[in-house]
Amino acid sequence: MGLRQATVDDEEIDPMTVRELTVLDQPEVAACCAPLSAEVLSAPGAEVLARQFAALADPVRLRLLSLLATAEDGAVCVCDLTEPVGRTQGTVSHHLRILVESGLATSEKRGRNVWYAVIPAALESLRNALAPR
Amino acid sequence: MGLRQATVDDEEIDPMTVRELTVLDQPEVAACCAPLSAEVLSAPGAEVLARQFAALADPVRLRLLSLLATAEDGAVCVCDLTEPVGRTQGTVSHHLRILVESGLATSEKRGRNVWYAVIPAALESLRNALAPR
DNA sequence: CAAACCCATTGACATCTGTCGATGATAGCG
DNA sequence: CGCTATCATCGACAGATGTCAATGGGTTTG
Repeated sequence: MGLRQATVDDEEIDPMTVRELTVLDQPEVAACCAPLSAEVLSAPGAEVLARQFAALADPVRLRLLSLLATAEDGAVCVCDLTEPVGRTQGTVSHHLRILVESGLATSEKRGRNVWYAVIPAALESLRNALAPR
Repeated sequence: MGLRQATVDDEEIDPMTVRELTVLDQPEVAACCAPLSAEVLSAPGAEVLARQFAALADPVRLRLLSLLATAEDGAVCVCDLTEPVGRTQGTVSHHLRILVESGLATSEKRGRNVWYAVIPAALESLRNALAPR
């Protein structure tokens, strides 16, 4: 089916409301592996899972993720994230990049801002990996 | 209830089947924080959570955890873990140590072996942190 | 168009981390 | 009581990681 084709079905679209979806987003995210307790995790599966958990293995990224997840409209621009976590803009950008590359968040450029949002399904996938037998 | 008393419910107990539980195990594990999506994670909370996820951020540790979780009797000795993960005994011991220190597993010395087991409640706690809003 | 704003990227650096080989500490065995 | 088995710890080392200051690329505004 493919990622949503963006809201491009009505009149002329304001170029700043169109997101140039970073085409390579949630690639191999969706439910990577069976629960750890269900069957012995394969070596390749372990690599994928480890990458995802590694994205959660940093306090700043966890707070960023929490800020995104609790946002009213579900998305937050970088400018509103740099202060709450007390890090340089460059550092915040670095962490957000990791969240996106690990498939836990999406980035969407609107005007001169970039809005980030969590991918609920990705978190659910990780929850599944930790599910009891 | 307490961990299964091992198969020692008959005749006199062999002193080497008695576990000298490493008393200081799952300390500040049980449910550290509210779900990421519920409220903004505090800085201290983020530190604690990050440590736990860091323990899951390595392929070898994930496989070790999986081996423990899928074990018949719920526990495995180091000698049976070193081969499946293809690492040195010292390295495996190192990883197991991290799992225990992060509160995800327990170690129990029986005779000249040490048996490791997962703490299901710890995994459940992490699942809770990832729970949707 | 120039200035201001927002964000990503780069270079540098200190710290952390995974791994191995070697050694040390106990417990069981002959 | 020595020998062996099992596991933890140590030292060393290469590679990954988090952080910042500085720079660069676009976008909006005056």
